[in-house]
Amino acid sequence: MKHKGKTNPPGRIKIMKSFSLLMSQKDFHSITTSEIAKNAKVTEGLIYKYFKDKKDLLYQVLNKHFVTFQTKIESRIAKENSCIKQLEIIIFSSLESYADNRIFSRILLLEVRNSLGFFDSGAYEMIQKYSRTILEIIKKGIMKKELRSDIDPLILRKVILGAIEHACLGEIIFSRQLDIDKVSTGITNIIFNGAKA
Amino acid sequence: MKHKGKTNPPGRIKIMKSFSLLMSQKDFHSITTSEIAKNAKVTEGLIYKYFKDKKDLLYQVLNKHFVTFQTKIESRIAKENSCIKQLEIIIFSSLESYADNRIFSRILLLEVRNSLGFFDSGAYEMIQKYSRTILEIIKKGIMKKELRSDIDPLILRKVILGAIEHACLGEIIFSRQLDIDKVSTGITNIIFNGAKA
DNA sequence: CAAAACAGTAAGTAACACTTACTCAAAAAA
DNA sequence: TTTTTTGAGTAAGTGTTACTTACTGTTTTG
Repeated sequence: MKHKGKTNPPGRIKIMKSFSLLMSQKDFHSITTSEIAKNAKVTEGLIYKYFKDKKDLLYQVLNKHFVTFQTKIESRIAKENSCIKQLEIIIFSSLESYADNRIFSRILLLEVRNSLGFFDSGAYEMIQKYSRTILEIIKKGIMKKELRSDIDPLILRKVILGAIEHACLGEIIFSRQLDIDKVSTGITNIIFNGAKA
Repeated sequence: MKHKGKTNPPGRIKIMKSFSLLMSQKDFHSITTSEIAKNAKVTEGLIYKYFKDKKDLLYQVLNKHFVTFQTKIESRIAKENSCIKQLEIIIFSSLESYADNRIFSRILLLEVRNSLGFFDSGAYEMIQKYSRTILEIIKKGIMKKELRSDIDPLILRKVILGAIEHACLGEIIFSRQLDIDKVSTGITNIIFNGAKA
């Protein structure tokens, strides 16, 4: 008998919590199903009642984190109407979110991208939404002549997203601290004003 | 009896070739040791004579690719003496290399970063070297007043590396084609001239 | 020419992700 | 009220996996 997802029983919640905790201590692959079950005080078989497999459990935990992030960002953007300011907010908020929530960041930047299954998950849909938001702001910025008309919106998005992700990568991998303000203004300075003298 | 790395016997070569081939077909985790051995026509145990574990095999294959990449880039840079041009060459060459060698790119961008062991490997030393080269060019560029003096060299490097990596990521994951010239000039245009109108 | 070192094999083993077949209790239907 | 269905949870597996151990022959070398 499989679970249809209509209820949210205690066992399911315990499994997700147990897994979240373990993810803060070690990487995905070194977490075992028996460990998850033992920690959650349920049997191993129950995991497979609520989750298709171990990866599905990962995606669902990630999705939960992502929903809160997305709503936070959207409410912040709404308060500004300059496109450049909105992009600055996105850069700052993303860096802040990565720095504040390292487990979630590690999952997103290092653990899920290598399996194609992720790109069919609900968590990936959230990323696409976030990514689309950025693209729309860029396009509006070009229309409003805040941004140069000869830049390719898709490439600008790549530069922004790449800069954000790479800025956090080292700090996440080696558990270093990140100076959000400095990095955030540094990135926006380069991207909007250019590095050339 | 363990292997000291002083010779390069046929079995070792066959294992690396078999693994490389499999990496072009599926992701690291779904490749099994028995599959590698069967494909290489050796026994499974032999893998562990030449490689510490499955991941060590991955790192060594990656390292081999990386050495050729690094020497290629360095010879190209030597021909230019404007710092901005040198950075443009690095951006272009990196994109080209990622596009031309997708197996290697997938390993680097998606498969190795999530295990700390990688950062002790020889392959990682090569990345550091490449990364240091970029930083030195930036610093020289600031000194020669080609680049603005108020930009942080470390952050500019992050933006450059992030842009390069993110530009390839989607195309590698979904096996799409990459227009190197367009993306390369697009990135340099934004980073050096700025996106602001 | 003996001894060490090397290339390679055969046969394991513990641990792992995942499955099957089952109980028990509560809610729905009769 | 009794019967049936459904959901939460368990117990005991299974095949496969990465990795190990103990062993052959074959070169190389002191």
